[in-house]
Amino acid sequence: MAQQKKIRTTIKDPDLVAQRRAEIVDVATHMFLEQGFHKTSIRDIAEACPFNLASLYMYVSSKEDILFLVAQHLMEEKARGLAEVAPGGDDPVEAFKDAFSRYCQIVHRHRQHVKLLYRELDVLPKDRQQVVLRSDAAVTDVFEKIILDGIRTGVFRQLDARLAAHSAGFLAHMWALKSWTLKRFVTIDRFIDEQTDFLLRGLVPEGSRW
Amino acid sequence: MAQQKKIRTTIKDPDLVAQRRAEIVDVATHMFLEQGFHKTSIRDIAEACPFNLASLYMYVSSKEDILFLVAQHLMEEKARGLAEVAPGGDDPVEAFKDAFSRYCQIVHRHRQHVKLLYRELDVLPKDRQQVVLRSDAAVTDVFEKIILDGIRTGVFRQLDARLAAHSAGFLAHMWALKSWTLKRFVTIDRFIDEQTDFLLRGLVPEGSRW
Amino acid sequence: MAQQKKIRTTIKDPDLVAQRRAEIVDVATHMFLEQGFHKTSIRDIAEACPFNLASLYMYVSSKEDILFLVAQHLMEEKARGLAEVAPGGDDPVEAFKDAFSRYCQIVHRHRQHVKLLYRELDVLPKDRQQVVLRSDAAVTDVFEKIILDGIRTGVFRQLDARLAAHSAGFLAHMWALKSWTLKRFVTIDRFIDEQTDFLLRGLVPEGSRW
Amino acid sequence: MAQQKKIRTTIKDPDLVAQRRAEIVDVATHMFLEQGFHKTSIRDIAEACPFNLASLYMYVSSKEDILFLVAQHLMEEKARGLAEVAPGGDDPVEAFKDAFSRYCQIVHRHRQHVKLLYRELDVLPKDRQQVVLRSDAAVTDVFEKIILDGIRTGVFRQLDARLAAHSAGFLAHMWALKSWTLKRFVTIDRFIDEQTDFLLRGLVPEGSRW
DNA sequence: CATGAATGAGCATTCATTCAT
DNA sequence: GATGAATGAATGCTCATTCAT
Repeated sequence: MAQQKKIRTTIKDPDLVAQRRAEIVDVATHMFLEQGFHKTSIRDIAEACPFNLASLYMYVSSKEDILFLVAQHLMEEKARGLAEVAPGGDDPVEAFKDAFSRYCQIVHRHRQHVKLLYRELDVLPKDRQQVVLRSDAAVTDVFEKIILDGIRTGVFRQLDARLAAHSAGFLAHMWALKSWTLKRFVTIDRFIDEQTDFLLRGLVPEGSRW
Repeated sequence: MAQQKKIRTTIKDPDLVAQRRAEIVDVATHMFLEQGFHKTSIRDIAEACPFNLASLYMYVSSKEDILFLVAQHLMEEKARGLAEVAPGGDDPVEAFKDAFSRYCQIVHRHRQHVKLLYRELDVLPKDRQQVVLRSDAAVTDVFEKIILDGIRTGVFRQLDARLAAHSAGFLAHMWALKSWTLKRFVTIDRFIDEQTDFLLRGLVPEGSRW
Repeated sequence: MAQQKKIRTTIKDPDLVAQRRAEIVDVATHMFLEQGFHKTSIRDIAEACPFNLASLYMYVSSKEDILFLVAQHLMEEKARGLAEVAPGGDDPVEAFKDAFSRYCQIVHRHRQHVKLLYRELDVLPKDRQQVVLRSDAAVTDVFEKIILDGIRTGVFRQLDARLAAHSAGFLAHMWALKSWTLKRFVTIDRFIDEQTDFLLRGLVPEGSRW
Repeated sequence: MAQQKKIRTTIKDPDLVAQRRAEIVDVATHMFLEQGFHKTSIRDIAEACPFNLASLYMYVSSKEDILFLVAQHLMEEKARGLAEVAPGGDDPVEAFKDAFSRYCQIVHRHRQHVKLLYRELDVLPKDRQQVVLRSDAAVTDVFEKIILDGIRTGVFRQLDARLAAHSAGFLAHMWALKSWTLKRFVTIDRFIDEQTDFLLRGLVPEGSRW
């Protein structure tokens, strides 16, 4: 998308750029996850790539660029995943269930990326942080819209939709940030079921059933 | 507690050690938060302290020690804060309300420390990570006990108490990790009220009121 | 030889490596001799080289490596010098004279290296010390073989060939270790003549002439 | 002796000075031998002493002073040992035998000190090196006198007495510098016997017997 | 006379980045 | 477009030495 443009390159062939950057992202993600951004030297990354350190600098212009590239990759995956969500039929309960579980699945599939970004986001300059955060906000917006819809139709109770949306998104992230301990007693599927149930009970008015 | 002993010192006066370390923790916390652990040099920290770089090394024996000192500080504050929680009267609902809101307050007061530890925990060696994580687990345990109590007395519905306890703890952390955006539309007090309400709705059986 | 391999390099051109290392050895030898290994900082060495401190680290991976490089240089020179010694004709007396004087010449030419290694060998880790010491033992072995040969043929008297060989080697080293005082009253040539004479008198049976 | 004066102290009581310095020398010698002068920190030394680091500086004024103190200790021991040597009767052969074997015994007893000084002498400033070297020269002088005596009386052949004296002294040192390998195949007693024999054969005219 | 605390100067090493070829 | 070599600027840490009490 637009962001891709933001990273400067001296290379003319855009396909080559895309290919090389994909290699870089792949290698970097693994290394950043294993040892963290700072302990990973740009030399380490280059050595694991099929090209040279100086060549690497032809496709990125700084180490920080690489982290942003990784972030972009995650954002694209998320966007793709959420786009597939049916824009939510007319039933807010079903729409919420669907969006939440789908988002949990995405988080699960990319739990390492998610964790990485929580840890290293601050390394990016403010404007790039914004890009990532906005992408995150997009998800919250999806939840918020569904909740507002539910409130309007009386299926959900009167509550702070924005806060509830944030809570939902954050609880999905919990699987990424705490999976090391959670997976000792729940599977991802049970996690999704339990949390969906829990969240919906918080959303509906007392006495109602969904 | 016992951990304090773990950090070596060449200084004999324990009061002086405590005082200097408090200064170090204070300075370091701010710098780590602003620029992250790795971008903060030990020189930077020393320059913001009323003593010399070499002197700093009389109170800590490595940069990593400083991070652990910050972690210890948070753990102690948390422990102190939670100890004050009445061991939960016989009413699980009140006990939960009390524990959760109190924990949120602690998180709020130390939101920067909390955020810092989420970001930089991996810098610590495995055994020190364990110490921090165990301290975190202690909080979850408090929640779990209350929930189990509620389930036993029929005030709460049958659910995975462990997962619910983790969710509660994690939602409290949300205030620390997302406060930059949350505080734009909720105060800490409303946050606590809303989340308490939300969580309790998830805990009680349908149709019940608390 | 094989040892050369032991020192890691990021540089691919082996000729360049050899050339730069030669420069390093040259500079380092002088500085180590003047101020000792420990008082010589790696910065000092780099400043006397036609390249940068960071560049230096592309050819060596530690300060200790430099000392080992110096040691290797001496070992190679010694090996080259001794290889030229005719494997000793059938006359043990001539063979000894030849080997001893040739070795003295080598020691003389590299007296600074020899002295340096006596002083700083302990800096090297045990395994590298072994390499150097074994190289030294090779010389002693040459002397021992000649002496044993002499004893067998009756040209030399019955004596502890091993000890005598050590004495010969050590007396050659004397020129390196004590040259500051010896050269005030003997030249290297007279030193060799006198010591050869002295040693041979100790080797032959009483009454014999060589 | 006079040198003792050379090391400044702020302490008035000379006995205390002597006692403390003896402790320092004792501790330092062991540490210098085990890890070398440079790897031994003055803090290490102080910690092994029954007094404080700052106190240590009341008896010595620099780390180098300590090394000189160790050197002085060895010089005194040597002087004491050699003084006991009968000033050599009228028989040069016996005198030489006696002096050489006695010196070897001293070297043997203090082989570690001897080795230490060979390694670390350069650390001392030139004038202090001179003091140590002169003390060494004193031994050579003893040998030289005996040899000159032998030449004059015709017991020894015409040779460079100074060089021979140096060789004798140096061969004694060999036991200290190479004992790690020598002791694998000779005892100190056999070493002395063999070397005495060897040296005397070099000293006497051909055909003579002693 | 003793000592606890402090510090200035330095040291080996690393790393993101650039440039000549 | 690719790459080998080079480097400026830091960084974490140590240590001999001093001084106030």
